[in-house]
Amino acid sequence: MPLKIYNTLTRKKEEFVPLTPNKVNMYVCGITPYDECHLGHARAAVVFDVVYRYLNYLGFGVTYIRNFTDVDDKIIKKANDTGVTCQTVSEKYIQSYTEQMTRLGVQTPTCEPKATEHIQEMIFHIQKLIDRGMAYVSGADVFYEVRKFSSYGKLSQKKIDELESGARIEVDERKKDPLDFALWKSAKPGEPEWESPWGKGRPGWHIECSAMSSKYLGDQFDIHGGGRDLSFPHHENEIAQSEGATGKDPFARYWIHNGFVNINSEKMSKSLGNFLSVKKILEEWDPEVVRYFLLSANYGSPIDYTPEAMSNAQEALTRFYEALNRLEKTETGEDVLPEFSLQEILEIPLNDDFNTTQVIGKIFEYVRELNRFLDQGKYPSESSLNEFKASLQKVTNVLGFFGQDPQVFLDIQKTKALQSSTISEEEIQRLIIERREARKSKNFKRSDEIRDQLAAQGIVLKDSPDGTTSWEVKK
RNA sequence: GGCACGGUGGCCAAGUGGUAAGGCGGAAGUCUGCAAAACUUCUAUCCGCGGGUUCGAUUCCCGCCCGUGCCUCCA
Repeated sequence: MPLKIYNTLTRKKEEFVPLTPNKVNMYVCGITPYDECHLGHARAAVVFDVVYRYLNYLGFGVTYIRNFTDVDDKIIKKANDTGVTCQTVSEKYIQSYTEQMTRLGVQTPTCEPKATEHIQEMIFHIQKLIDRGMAYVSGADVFYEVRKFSSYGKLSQKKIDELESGARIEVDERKKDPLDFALWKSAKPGEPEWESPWGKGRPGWHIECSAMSSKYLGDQFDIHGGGRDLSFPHHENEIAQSEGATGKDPFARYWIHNGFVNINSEKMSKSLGNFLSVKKILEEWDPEVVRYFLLSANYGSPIDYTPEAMSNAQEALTRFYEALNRLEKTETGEDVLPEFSLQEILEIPLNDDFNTTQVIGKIFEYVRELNRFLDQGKYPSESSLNEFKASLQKVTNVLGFFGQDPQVFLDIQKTKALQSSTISEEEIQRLIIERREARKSKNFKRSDEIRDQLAAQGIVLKDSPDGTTSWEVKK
């Protein structure tokens, strides 16, 4: 049963066949580091992290490149506004991005090249485009001549003439056509600059991805990913640059685009000012909850960020860990656990265009079976328990969640919830002991009083058959 | 205006040419001194609206309405 991927280029789900058997080359557009990354950036990173992990699970040798575009208008602006160098700005946010992604369980790609470290490759690429007549020099600037690339618009399904009539493109005297875009920008005061055959200047946006992808993955490779908002113009221009320079088509065989994270049904973005940084969100929510949330809908659809959705994710994870905790605590015996089929739970759903939502659904179906098993007073055999754990571990390795020690997860949630409560853990313990005595002497009036009192403060008690009482925080 | 994507129960969200996963929530029951948790049952005669194709469509086609995105920096 083959892996199928929805290819933006063809707008169809296609069977995935790599260029070289057993090997996958994948390039994903990373960030422009000029500010704290927000949930939208995290979604892209997490989505492609799962793609990467799953391809590895399937046994492919994956070379995964995710770049940093560390030369850009916004970085320059930030640097000038704050009186530091561009490098200071980009390094600061690259570091922060790396930290947040690590917390979210995002694995480090094979290589994370920086644009500024590939200026020579870009210059070489631009020269190639000029030599092939796809680009022209205008003063000390170099532009890509869009009309020379006949299939321009094939990814975003736009037609050049329709784009022209869009009339939102500013007129630039130096361009032959308003749609032409800059490959090389001449030096201006207060901007970083490099030597080039066309004079001092800096690369335009887009060319870094063409140059770096070909350097690390070759002129043609398997998967190219990024957020949906990059499909035009960024990816369209990348295609034009790469195919225009090599004459090889297609540049990337499968294009995968992840959907946005919305807030109030609107795209979360810097320009709209409605973004929430990952840093901020992680102050409030467990990284696993965030990751679960990001993967709980299919990667291509938009997801709406709301506190309710986050708490929903947390509740779901709690349900999962409660069941797992019961299993951990139970004694072993002779009964065989319900079958946990990796094929059914993981592979069939993920082979269908990385359907993580369905994997989660299957996991919860299993949770019910597991609880049923334990409710029936059965004791799992050592071997079936080990088998289950090994399989679950594989799911965890691909999804990047469901892998914590259940007791640890539950305790962390409790501690966190307690922070915003008025009652202390000691006080709860004291009341539990008092209630135990009351219950022993069948003073149910007092015991119920204590429970109600705690309940009023959001603490819910759970009496177990052996006489002990545990508690949890309910919002 | 052009192009793209989407409209599934109270909310979130999968999915399929043959009759609707899962999570949250709600109702009843089992368990419990009573609860909580768990389990069981129930909670969309129906998948935006109107046509069409078909033995049969939520799933395919056409039209319409609504939402979002891209067309300018953007994951």
